[in-house]
Amino acid sequence: MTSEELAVHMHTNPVVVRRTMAGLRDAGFVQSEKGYGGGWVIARDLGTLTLRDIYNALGSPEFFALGNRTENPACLVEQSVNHALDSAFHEAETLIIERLGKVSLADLAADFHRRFDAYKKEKISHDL
Amino acid sequence: MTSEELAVHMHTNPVVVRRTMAGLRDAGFVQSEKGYGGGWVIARDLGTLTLRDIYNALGSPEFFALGNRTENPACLVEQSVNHALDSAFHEAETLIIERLGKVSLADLAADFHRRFDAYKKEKISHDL
DNA sequence: AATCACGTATCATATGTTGTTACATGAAAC
DNA sequence: GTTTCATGTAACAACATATGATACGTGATT
Repeated sequence: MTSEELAVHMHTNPVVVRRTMAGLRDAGFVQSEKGYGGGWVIARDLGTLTLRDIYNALGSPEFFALGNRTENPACLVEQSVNHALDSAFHEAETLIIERLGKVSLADLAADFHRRFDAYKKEKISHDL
Repeated sequence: MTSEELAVHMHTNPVVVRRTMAGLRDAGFVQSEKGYGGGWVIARDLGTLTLRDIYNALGSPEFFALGNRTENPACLVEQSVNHALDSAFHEAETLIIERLGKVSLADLAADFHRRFDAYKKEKISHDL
């Protein structure tokens, strides 16, 4: 698919698609071709590619909106709060990342197709 | 203390302090007095007041920067991803909130004083 | 050559948070 | 009573981040 096609499906813009896909390309998960007939193709087996891989390829962004703002604050109060909550945030993050590692793109594809079949069925019965 | 004094300690601005403190006041954790000699006083026992109470009083803001953006998306792909990760995010959030409930302000105060004593000690030995 | 599509720098827009100003309300001091 | 002090809150400004858009370069196909 081209960035343009992907952008339409995601209701966004080809450049935004390319920005994100760049991470996946650098990780070798997809390949891109320039020129006529170019675009993006998947380059890895979906059964062994997990959301954790995607997450890492996209730069492992912060999960938490709250939490330790400063790593080594001079403020002693801030130090106390950080110390009290550090392990909790760490455990929560580990939990999520491990879960990401258990979801393969093949899993998602299968679930999507179930939903899509159900959608088609419902649509047909609605049209009758 | 006055909002002005608190603002200096937190390197921010009195109005910002009042905005945040308003949540704690509405929850009855602090009281404020106007006029000469006014300001903020703690109105609850620090031993039974936890970070979870504070978190709720402040409006239970979102913990996660990532995660389900849309609650019931029309997009089937988005539905699949949400379904695969919903429980993980839920468990992670529960873990953190439970941990917040185990940290009382008295705990934080005790930890702070330990740090403060250590700081004073170090400072004195440095000055000798 | 002309067209197509990615790669990427640069700028514009939108959004949310934080900081600031302004003014009203109420309380103590003189 | 009026002056000073401090909160309460609305309204506006400043800032940061994310997203969208434009422009132009590179390489590939027709």
